[in-house]
Amino acid sequence: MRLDQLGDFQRTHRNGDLRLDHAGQTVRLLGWCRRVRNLGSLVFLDLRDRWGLVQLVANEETADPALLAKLKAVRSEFVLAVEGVVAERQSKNPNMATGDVEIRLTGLKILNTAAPLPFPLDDENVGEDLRLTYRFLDLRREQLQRNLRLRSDVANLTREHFRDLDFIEVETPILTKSTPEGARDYLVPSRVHAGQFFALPQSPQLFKQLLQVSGFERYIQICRCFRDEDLRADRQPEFTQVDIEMSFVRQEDVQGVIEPLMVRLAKVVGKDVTAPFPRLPYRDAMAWYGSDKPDLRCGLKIQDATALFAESGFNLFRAAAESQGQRRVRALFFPGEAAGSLSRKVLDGYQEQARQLGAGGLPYAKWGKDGLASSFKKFLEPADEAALRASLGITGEGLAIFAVGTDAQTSRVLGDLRVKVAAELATIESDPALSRLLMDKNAYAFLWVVDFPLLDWSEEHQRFIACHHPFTSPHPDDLELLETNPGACRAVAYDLVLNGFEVGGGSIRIHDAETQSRMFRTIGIGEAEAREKFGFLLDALSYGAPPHGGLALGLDRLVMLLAGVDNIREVIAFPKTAQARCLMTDAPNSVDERQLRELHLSQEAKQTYRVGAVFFESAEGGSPELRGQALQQISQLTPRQAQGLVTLDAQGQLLDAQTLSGPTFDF
RNA sequence: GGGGUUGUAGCUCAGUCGGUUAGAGUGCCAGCCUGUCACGCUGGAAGUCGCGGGUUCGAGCCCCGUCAGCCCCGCCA
Repeated sequence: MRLDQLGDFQRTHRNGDLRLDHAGQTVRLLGWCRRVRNLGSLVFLDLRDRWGLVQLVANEETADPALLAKLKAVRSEFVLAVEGVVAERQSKNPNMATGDVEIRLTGLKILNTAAPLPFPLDDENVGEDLRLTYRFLDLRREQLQRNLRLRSDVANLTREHFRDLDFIEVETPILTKSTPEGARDYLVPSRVHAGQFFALPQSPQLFKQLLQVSGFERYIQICRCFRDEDLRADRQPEFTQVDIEMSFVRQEDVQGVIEPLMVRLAKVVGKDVTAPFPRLPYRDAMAWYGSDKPDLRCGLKIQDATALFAESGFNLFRAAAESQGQRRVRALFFPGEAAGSLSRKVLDGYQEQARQLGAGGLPYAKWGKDGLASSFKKFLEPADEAALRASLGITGEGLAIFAVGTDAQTSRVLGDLRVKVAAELATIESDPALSRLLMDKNAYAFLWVVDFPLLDWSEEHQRFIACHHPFTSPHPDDLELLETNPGACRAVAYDLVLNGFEVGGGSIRIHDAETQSRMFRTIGIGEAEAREKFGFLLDALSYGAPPHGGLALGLDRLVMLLAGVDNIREVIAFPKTAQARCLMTDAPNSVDERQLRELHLSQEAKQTYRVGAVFFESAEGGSPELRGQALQQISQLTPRQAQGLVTLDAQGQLLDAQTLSGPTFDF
């Protein structure tokens, strides 16, 4: 098809803005054809641009035959420039913002054609792999346009907020230094320095601290961060943080600049949130909600029921009661008729979920229309039942579920089921007040979880590791514990939680070199290693570092919650799959041998393979073809048993071969 | 690294107990159609049943392996 040129054509209006007031005006519009409805001698076409949709029309009586023929040739997603007169419609469409008017075409330019799309743009139910492969088409959809627009608004409001508070935006390096602790780094090989690597930042943590030493006092950056770990629905390998740091502040000061921003952002999506947000010590969060990021849209709390079963005939529970506090019986009660009348099948489903969370089972007691039903009913004498109800504060119908074990085990089971079960019950509970108690779906439940432990014992590493990061200040009251009882030392660290998601986290930092050295020592980083890895930080702290602290918000996650979607990919223009792949560009992919050589990742002329056992390995890593040739070479040289080194050049020619001593293997 | 789940026409899916030529809706193509807006009507084209192997007289269906998407655990200072 012959295409028309845009020339000096300019739009006079946005498609979505046209109203009855414009009737009679000649307008010029641009956009994509959403759909053509060809009725023969009457043709309708919906034209879409970023701002909306308007109907174009032409018919045999009034339109030029050539124009009508051209219009009939238009297919979905063709790119058009049109001229026409705004007119009131004969038959209006109340479902459309521009439904009272239509454009009677006087001119039509086809700026580009479009092949039939691989998937329909108006179907919500298209496979995500297909959407990601054709992300540029996926992004034409209204939902994603809306999400990315919201994201842009959030970023702009955030910049405005911190600018008003006199923060300075500073950019920090993307090519930086790999540091121990934390997530796996994405590495970038250095061409200039053979065998050495940059790391992409997991966060600009140290740089923003150094900017405080430099005297900026208030820093902000909206920056990309990278972590090479396995992904989840709310996690991407590269993600965006709103990163802030302030000097001469306490925890409350940092929280004080974040809260009004959250209030403002919530308002963007029509939610009223009141600050200050609740502060919940980590210990209470775990005790009441079984989570360090509790979803407070659910008002239910976990209760301790250990003492009730000290004399019980139910061995599982009594054993916990006799365990001197090592193990406990914890309970969660869901009030209401809906909970009291849950079917056996549903309860079995919960039991299965509990098992997946590591529990042996899920003991329950349910009070419904027919009285008590319980998995341990034979151990519940009427007096025990009454004591149980009194202890858990139960008055009416409902369901109590129990977990037995260590605090960590029971928290995991009950913390998870608390939200899942409550959400399900809230949809079927007929009492609206009770339904809201179970799960207030419309709420934005912000809170701060504070007083995190500073350190956590790692079985894997057989040492303490920092819960937050190793620059977090110990709680001033717990400083002495650093040497005597590190596990009990609290941190001045705080997480911002929204609806069960961690949307931000921060801390007051260590600002003197001596405390920082003590911290490194406690987590097993020796003097020499600390010098090598963090020498610049220790230096900086020794030149008049002010007390400082800050916080980082997860922008993607925050926008995801504001947009009301349950997947972070829905708020990222070009996200990666759960396997950290880009289906559109096919990244990551292999690169030229030449590039590898330049980066010293592949040796130029020769490759040496250690050959033996079942297979062979190469220190340099080579092509499968070369390895196959290496295997052949060694088997010809040593027909019976051997292991050795074979060196080949790039063409697979034998340069050197030698047998190694030690145990030998059959080829 | 582990567990679960999905993979059949461009798309969304059905496909019974292993048995004839693998179906539907939608999209696409063609014709008709003056008030549509998920336009309608008629007709047509369209398949590596993810890939590889196996069992069987016979496999979309059963078995083994593998790849990819999604969810979860581990992991994510």
